[in-house]
Amino acid sequence: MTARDDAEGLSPVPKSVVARALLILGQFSATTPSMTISQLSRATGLPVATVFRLLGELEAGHFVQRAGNGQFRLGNRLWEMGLLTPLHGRLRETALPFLLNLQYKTRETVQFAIPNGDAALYIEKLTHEEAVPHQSRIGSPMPWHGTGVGKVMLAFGDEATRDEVLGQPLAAHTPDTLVDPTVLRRELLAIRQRGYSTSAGEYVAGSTSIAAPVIVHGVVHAAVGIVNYRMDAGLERFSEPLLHAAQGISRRLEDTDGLIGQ
Amino acid sequence: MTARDDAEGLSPVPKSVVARALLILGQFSATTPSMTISQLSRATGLPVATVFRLLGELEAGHFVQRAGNGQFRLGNRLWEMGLLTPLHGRLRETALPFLLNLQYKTRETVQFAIPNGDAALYIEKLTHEEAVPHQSRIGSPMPWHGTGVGKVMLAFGDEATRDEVLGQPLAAHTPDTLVDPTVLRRELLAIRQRGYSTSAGEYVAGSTSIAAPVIVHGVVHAAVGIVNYRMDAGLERFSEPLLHAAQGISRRLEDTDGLIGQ
DNA sequence: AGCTTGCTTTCCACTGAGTGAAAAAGAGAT
DNA sequence: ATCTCTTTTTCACTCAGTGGAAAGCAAGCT
Repeated sequence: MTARDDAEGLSPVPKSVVARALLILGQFSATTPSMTISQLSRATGLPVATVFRLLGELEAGHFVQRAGNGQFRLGNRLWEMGLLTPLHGRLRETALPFLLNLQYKTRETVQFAIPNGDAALYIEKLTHEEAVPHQSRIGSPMPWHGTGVGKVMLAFGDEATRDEVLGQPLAAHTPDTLVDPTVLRRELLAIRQRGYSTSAGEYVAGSTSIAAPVIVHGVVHAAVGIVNYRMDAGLERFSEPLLHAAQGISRRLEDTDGLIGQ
Repeated sequence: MTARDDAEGLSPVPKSVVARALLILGQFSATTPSMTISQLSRATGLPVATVFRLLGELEAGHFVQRAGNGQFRLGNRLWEMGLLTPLHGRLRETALPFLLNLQYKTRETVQFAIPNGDAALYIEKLTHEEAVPHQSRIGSPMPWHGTGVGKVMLAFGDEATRDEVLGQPLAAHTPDTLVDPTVLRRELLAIRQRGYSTSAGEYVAGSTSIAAPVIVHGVVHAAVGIVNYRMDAGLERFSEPLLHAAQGISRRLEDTDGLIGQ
């Protein structure tokens, strides 16, 4: 009776070789960046021999690499390929100079995020201080409500997404998170009128932020935010350079147009 | 030394499914970021039906995505995974604050590169100016000799690499490239004594640079450089903050130690 | 309209690449 | 020394993956 399937009961071990290989790659995460063969075997539900063989092939292609001790980790080839991805390709590359300029003017932590399915995704974070509280990792998804960049993208985004998010129960990450749909809806309206969003301790206690949308041809493609961890109520004094940066990115994206990732 | 054995005539079409899938992914590049099924079929030598099927699986895993018109491009999943890679994980993340600080002080373009096999590889480039001559792309390899960061890593690197590079014929990218091994060797010695390298129009005509090494436990792990395209002979006035940044990164890497990628 | 060209997608009988249990070979622990 | 938990190799079986062929699409040309 080794029917120790996962919580759902459905054990979708893929039979396709490619899907299995991708499944193995998918096991690595920020919290577990390196794993042994048997760990991977257990995590995926695939036999050790199979994992062993597939890892060998992935290693040959530099998609994984051995990490000194018996562990494997994702290979540098993935990093190289990541640069050719729509996320990097245009958005980040176009935005970076503007973000730098903003960071230069404000000397605060500057964030850049995009709407990604059911969450806001941090693409870049610029901090000048060497000692940083690593609250938000690049590449990690954040809830729509609660973060400054999330709220502003929700506010300027399409009605369908807004309704969907507001229809679901809103998780309370701190006592100050806006969980009442009515209150949140009013907040979003205010943001749309003001042109930028603010938040104070709504996701991480003790952090304040302000964010503006990057709108290309009428649709939100990203958001620029400024954060700090001093509950600095005066962050709004940066609204002018913030909006300037966001609009600069918007204009530049419209100029260089072509097809935008997505 | 594995060079690109991707010649058109000799096509060692791999029989392993995984290798084929990785081969397909490998076709995408900075110059051809998106391709159609039949283009990929031709480039890889695989039958269209096979490419079609494999692309379907890769798409399901978000390793590729459709790009509006009938084209495919690399998927955002690759970008996410790239962040978990040793290249990003520690090096870039540790260096970024120092690079920002340097950029802030100098207001010039700041580069960050690592030694990668037979070339220097740009990991990051920070430019504050919105209009940038895109001379050096992040992720693209550059010759050891000729670039400031390359020379400084060569100068402080191990003797074996130095001898190997100096043993091969040195490509002349501009009239000012150092192609004579004796001259280059003397230059490297001078760099080692001075602690940083300078170059003027040795790779791209009209560009000047200055670079310092990031040395951890005696071995070169990266280099920080400042470049501009004004043939600004006075770039050396930034040597002090440059060395400061490079040493700051070194120290921080030694502190957080653990195993360094590679 | 038709004809042509070049692409994507579906179909399906065949078969060898991929499989995974089991055994062998290491690597620590106690 | 013997357990225990790893990684690696082996090998006979078989079903996942194959790819030629054909059907579907979409432009472009006459």
